[in-house]
Amino acid sequence: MRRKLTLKDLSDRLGLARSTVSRALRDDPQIAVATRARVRELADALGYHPNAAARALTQRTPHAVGLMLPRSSQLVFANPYFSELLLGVTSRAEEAGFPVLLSTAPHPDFTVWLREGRVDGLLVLGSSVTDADVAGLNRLIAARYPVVSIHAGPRALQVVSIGSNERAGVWQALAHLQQLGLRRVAFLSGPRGSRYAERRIRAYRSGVETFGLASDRALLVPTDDTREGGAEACARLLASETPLDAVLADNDLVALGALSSLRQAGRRVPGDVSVVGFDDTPLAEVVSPALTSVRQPTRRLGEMAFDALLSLMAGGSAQSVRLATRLIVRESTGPACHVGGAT
Amino acid sequence: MRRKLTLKDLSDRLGLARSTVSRALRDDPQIAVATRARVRELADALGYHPNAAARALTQRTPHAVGLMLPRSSQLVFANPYFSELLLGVTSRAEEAGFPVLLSTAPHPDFTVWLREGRVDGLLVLGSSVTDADVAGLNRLIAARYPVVSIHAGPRALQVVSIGSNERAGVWQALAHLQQLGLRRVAFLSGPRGSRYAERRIRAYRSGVETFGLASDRALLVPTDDTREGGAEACARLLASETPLDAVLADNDLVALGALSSLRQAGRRVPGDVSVVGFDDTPLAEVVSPALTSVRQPTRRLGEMAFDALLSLMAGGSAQSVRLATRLIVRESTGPACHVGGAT
DNA sequence: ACGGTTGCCGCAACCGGTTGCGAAAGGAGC
DNA sequence: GCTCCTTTCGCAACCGGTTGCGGCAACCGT
Repeated sequence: MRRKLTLKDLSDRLGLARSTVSRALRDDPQIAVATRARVRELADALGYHPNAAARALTQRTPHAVGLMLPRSSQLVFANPYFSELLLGVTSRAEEAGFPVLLSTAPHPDFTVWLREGRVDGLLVLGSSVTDADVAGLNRLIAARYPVVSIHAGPRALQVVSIGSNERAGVWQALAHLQQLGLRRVAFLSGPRGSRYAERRIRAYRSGVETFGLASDRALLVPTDDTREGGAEACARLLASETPLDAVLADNDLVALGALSSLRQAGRRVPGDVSVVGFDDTPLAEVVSPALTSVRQPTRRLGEMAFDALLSLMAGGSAQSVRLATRLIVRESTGPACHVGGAT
Repeated sequence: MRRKLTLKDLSDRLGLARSTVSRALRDDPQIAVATRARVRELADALGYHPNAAARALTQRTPHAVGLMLPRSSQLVFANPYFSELLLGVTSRAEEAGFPVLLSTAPHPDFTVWLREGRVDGLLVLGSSVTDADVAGLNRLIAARYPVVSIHAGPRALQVVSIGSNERAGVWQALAHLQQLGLRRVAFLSGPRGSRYAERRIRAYRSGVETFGLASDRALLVPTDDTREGGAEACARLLASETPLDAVLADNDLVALGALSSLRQAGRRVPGDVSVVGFDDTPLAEVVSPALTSVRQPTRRLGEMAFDALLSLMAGGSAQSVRLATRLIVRESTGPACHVGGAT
C-alpha cells in the first residue's frame, strides 16, 4: 500500500498511454471528456497524486519559499515579536499557495536549498545575518536569486530589505522621555558587535545629542536581548549607582527584565524610573505597569516582505521599504515624582 | 546567470561523461582522485548544486517533514506555548537535517504534500484536527504514512500522539486550590465542541467531584482561548454574581485575561480570587501577580514528537506518550483573605 | 466511394540526475 | 611482446512525470 502509485500504474489499468493519463488528469481538452472522467475516477479511487519531484523537473513552477532563522532559534521563538512576523509571512504565503520552509540551519546550508531548487525564494532576518553570511548571500543575489531581508542586515548585504525606521523609533522614545523632563536615559541595547544593535546604538547616541539628554557611557548597557539578560543588565546598572531617570530597552523582553530588576531594587515605575520597550508586543499591555513601547508594524512587515519576495520570484522588481514606527504610551513612563521615597 | 547549471554543463566543460561527473561529486571511489578533485573544483567555481527534484526522483531519500498548523494560525502564533513547541520540533529537526515545511493550509491540501512526496512525514497539532480532517488523516495513516500528533486529537483519529497528561494537570490545579480552602472554582475552558476542550472539561468535572469542590454549571465558561476571550468570559462570570473563589484557565493567555478583568472589577488576586493558568508559558512569571500555572514539558513535547516521527519515517514504530505535568505555584493563588475589602 | 478533416490518442524525447554494466586504457607478470 | 587484471570512464536505462508531433479511425462533404 505504501508503494507509490505512478502514472504507469494508472495507464496500465486503463489500457491507455501514460501521456494520455497525464493529460486527462490535467484536463487537457485534447482528451475526450469521457476518457477524462474515466481516468479521474480511477485516480480518485486509488488516491493517486503525481509525484512532486517528477513534476517539478519539467514544470518550472514555484514550489516554496524558505525562511532563514538565526542559529539561535531559541531567541526567535522566545520573542513574541517574531511570532507576529511569522504570522505575517505565513498568512501571505498561504494566500499565495506557497508553503514556507523553515530552517534554523546555518546559512550556507540554507542557501543551498535555493541553488538546489528546493525553495524558489529566500526570506532572511536581517538581524540574524552575520558578516560570515554576507558573501554567500550576496553571491546568490548577484545571481538574481530572489532574496528579501526582513530588517536591514549588515551594510554590505546588497539585498532588498523591508524594515521599520528604527532610528525614528528610538528618537520617538527619547523625545517622549525628554518631554517628561527625564534627562538620564539608559539604553539596554542588543549585543555589542551585531550590526543590528549598533544601528540602534547610533540612533540612541544621536538622539541623546539631538534632544539634549545626558550623555554618559555608563548609560549604555548591552544585553543579549532576552528577559534574563535585560534583568541582569538593569541590575548591574542600578548597582553601579549611575543616576537614572529612564530606561529604553532594545525590545519588550528586555524591558520586562528591567521592570523586574527595578521592582526588586525598590524603584517605582514610572515614579523613579520610566521604562520604554521596543516592538510593542502583546506582552507590553499584559505586564503591570503596562509598558510604553515603540510599536513596529510587525505583522505588516512580514506581509510586505513576502509580497516583495513574490514579486522578485515572478521576475519583477522590489524596493526596500522603511515603515514608520509609533510610540504607544502606557503606564511605564511618566514624569519623575519624588514624593514618597527618599528625600 | 540565473540559468541553472546542470551536470551536462559541467561534463561538457570537463570533457567527461555526465555519469562520471555525478560520481565524482559524490566521491565515488570508482573515480580517480585526481578527476574527483578536478570536477569538484569546477563545480565549486561555478557554484553548482544538483537539482533537488531530479535527485529526489531516483534517491528515495527523506526530504522534509510538514508541520500542520490550524487554520486560524493567528491563534497559534499568539500563544507562546506554541512557540515553545515549535522550538522543540525545529531544534530536533535541525539536528536530523530535516527542514520543516510549515503550512496553515487546510488539511486536505496538506495531506496532499505527503502523497506528492514533498514531505516524508507529518506532524499535526491534535487540538487543531477537526472531525472533518479525521477521515483523510486516517486514510494516510492506514496507508502507513508517517504521521504523529502533538496532543491527542479527536478520539477517532488513529494516530501516534505525544501529549501531556492533561487530566492530571487539571487535577493538580484543583487539588492545590482545594488545599487552599477554595471551593468555588470556575473553569474558563476552551471553545465548546472542540474535543480538546471537552477533554479538559471532563477532567475539570471529575476533579471537582473528586476533590469535593462546588459543582455549579455557571462556573464553567467557555472561551476562545485568547486573552481577550478570557477577559470577556471572566467579566461575564463576575457580572453574573456567581460566588467565586478561584479561576482555572485553559491556558496562560486566558488566565491573563482573567487577571485583568478581576483587576478591573476590583477583586484582589489572590486575596479574593485565586487564578491558575495552564501551560506555564514565560508569560506566567512576567505578569503580576506572577501566575500559578500547570507546567507542560512543552519543548520536550515538540522534541519527542519529532523523534517519534523520525522513527516512523525510518520504518520503525512509535508509541503514544503522555508526559507528566507539574503545578508551578506562584503568587496568583493563595488562601482566601477577607480583610481589606467588603465586610 | 474517395480524398480531406477532425478528434483522440500514443510514440518518443526530455527534465536532471543516478546507477548497472561493459569497454578502453594502463600496468603488471611472464 | 603477449596475456591478464585493474583502474577509470562512458553508454544507456531509469526515476515519474510532461509535451511535440505524428498516426489512425471515424466522420465529413460531394
